[in-house]
Amino acid sequence: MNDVAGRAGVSLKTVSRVVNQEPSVAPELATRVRDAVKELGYRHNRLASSLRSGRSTATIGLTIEEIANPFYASITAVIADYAAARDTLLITASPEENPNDEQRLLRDLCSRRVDGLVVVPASRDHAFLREEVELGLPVVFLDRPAGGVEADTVLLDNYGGAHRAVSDLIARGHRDTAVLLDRTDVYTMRERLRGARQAAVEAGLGDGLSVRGGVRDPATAAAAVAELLESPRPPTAFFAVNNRITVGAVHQLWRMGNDAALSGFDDFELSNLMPREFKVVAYDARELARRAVELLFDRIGGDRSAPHIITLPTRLERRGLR
Amino acid sequence: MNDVAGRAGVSLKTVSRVVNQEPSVAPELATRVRDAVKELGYRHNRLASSLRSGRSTATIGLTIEEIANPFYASITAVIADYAAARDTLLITASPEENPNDEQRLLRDLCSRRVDGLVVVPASRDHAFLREEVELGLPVVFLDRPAGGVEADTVLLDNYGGAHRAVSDLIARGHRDTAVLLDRTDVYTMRERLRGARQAAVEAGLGDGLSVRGGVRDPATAAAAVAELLESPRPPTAFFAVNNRITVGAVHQLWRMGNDAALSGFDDFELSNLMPREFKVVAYDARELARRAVELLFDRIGGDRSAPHIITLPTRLERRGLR
DNA sequence: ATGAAAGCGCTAACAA
DNA sequence: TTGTTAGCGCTTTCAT
Repeated sequence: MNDVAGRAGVSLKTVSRVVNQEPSVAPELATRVRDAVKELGYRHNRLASSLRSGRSTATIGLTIEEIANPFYASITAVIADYAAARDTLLITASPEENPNDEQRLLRDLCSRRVDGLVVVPASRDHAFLREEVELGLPVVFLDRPAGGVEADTVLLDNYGGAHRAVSDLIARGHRDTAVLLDRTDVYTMRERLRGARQAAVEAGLGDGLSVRGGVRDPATAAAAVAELLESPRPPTAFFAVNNRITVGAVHQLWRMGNDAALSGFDDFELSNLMPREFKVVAYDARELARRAVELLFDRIGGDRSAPHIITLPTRLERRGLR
Repeated sequence: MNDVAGRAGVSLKTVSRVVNQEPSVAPELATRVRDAVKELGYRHNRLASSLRSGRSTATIGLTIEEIANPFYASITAVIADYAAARDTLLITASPEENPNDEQRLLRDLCSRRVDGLVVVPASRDHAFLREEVELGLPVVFLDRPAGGVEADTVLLDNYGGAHRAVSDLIARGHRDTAVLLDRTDVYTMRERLRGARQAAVEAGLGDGLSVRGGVRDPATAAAAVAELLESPRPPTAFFAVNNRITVGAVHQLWRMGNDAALSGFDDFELSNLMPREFKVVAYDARELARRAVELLFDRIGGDRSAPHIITLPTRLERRGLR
């Protein structure tokens, strides 16, 4: 800026004014400055600018799992769009379910002075964020609750969705339902299992619900379905706790020509083109993200009300070709 | 930092040393400093740090279309992972095919002093980036070529993939093929159309290839297929230029019980569970991103060799339930 | 091993 | 309307 000022024969402050498009600069000076900027290849430095001005960095941070997963990808897209509409850039980072990485990433984002954070918790302890939150950093937790901090949180009704899906299977006459479960160290999965169990217990069929754990992907889901169906007392219905498992189960049931009932948590693209009927616990993932990012920008805008805990509803819907 | 120094009874510089984990600090002083940091709630400011030190910001930028699209989502995931492994954060932004927004976003990223950029071009003119590139900013273009700048570029063999798909249809005896086309203002779509046309011309069937434009999504694709099949001289084969179109065509052909041949550019998740056979032009989207981000970090690491233009191959593969 | 002074690039506050 | 001065939070350089 100094060099530009020298070349244009003005003071450094005038260069600053021109660069920041402040109105009160004589057109002639402004032109000289702009010429000097071009000639010298001057590049404005926003980092220095926001350091001195104390104004916001116009940046928000997002920590999220598996960006390639369509659920998280659509969340990221909504947040990015919302931020862009407010001239704010989005820094995304994925701790990959690792609590240490999560803490490191969040600290890093704080040290870069983001205006706010959307966090899909990878751990159960976010006490290290409490001070930041108390110092006024807007933080919204998404999809999973935080541990050890009070802050805005937007969740799905995992419990209710699973409860409804299993109740529906029972109402359709199924007395033996197998739950196909991934990991239990993730909040959403625990809630879904809890909802399924409670539905069975309420129907007096606590023993009619078997749980098959360690179902990580479509292939293990297919294998689990095959094995269960070949057991002495095969289930007549399946409840899959996520869409990867649902896909594997659909495929295997179709291959075996088996007409067991199937319901699964999460809808997915092309679910209506799957080769057999099933049901899904559907919800609006984009709405989930929208609510979170709206809360965040409300906070950034100065909202100091008590933390909101929002739980979004789910719907049980038919899918597959009929 | 000043306050911390005062409280710990040391100089500001010693605080800096402790915060940056420099070894040459007496353990006792270091402890006093760390205590003061805690008591005062001191937060290190990386922006100020990189401003003064002139060291890198440990940030890269990515401009990309539609993060919710699985193709772009997997690219984003690969780049994020690669960056994370180098302690670098990723700023993502989506110009949404708008050249003005693209320019604004890229300028913004530059003003934040990112270490490098991965750009999926939204426009055909990137001359405004040339100066930055010449000044040494590492930039890699992904999926589409840049206009007006020489820089590393990683592309798919769009032409070859389409050529092969249509040649295959012709070899299977089809004399009337309809190309289902989206927009022609995007490079990849133009290349795919060019490849399809050339394949027909080479087979002496230039007239046998009809092009149906304006096919934006699965619904319009389905409508186009239905309309074409009901025309006086219906095509016996379809070539879809992207996977959204392929999905709509599969669905409509299945609904009509029509056995026309179908090939489409892009593979997609669950393509093997679609209710009829078709073929896809498949490729490794993750490899595409990997090559791009490797080039970028090579440049960031100091590589000054001439720009690389990489074109990745495609494969023609069968999909759908048989 | 520790500290004092200067300054990264910029803007706020004030003065002319 | 334009310029001067101070200083954002930090690290460099150099001295002790």
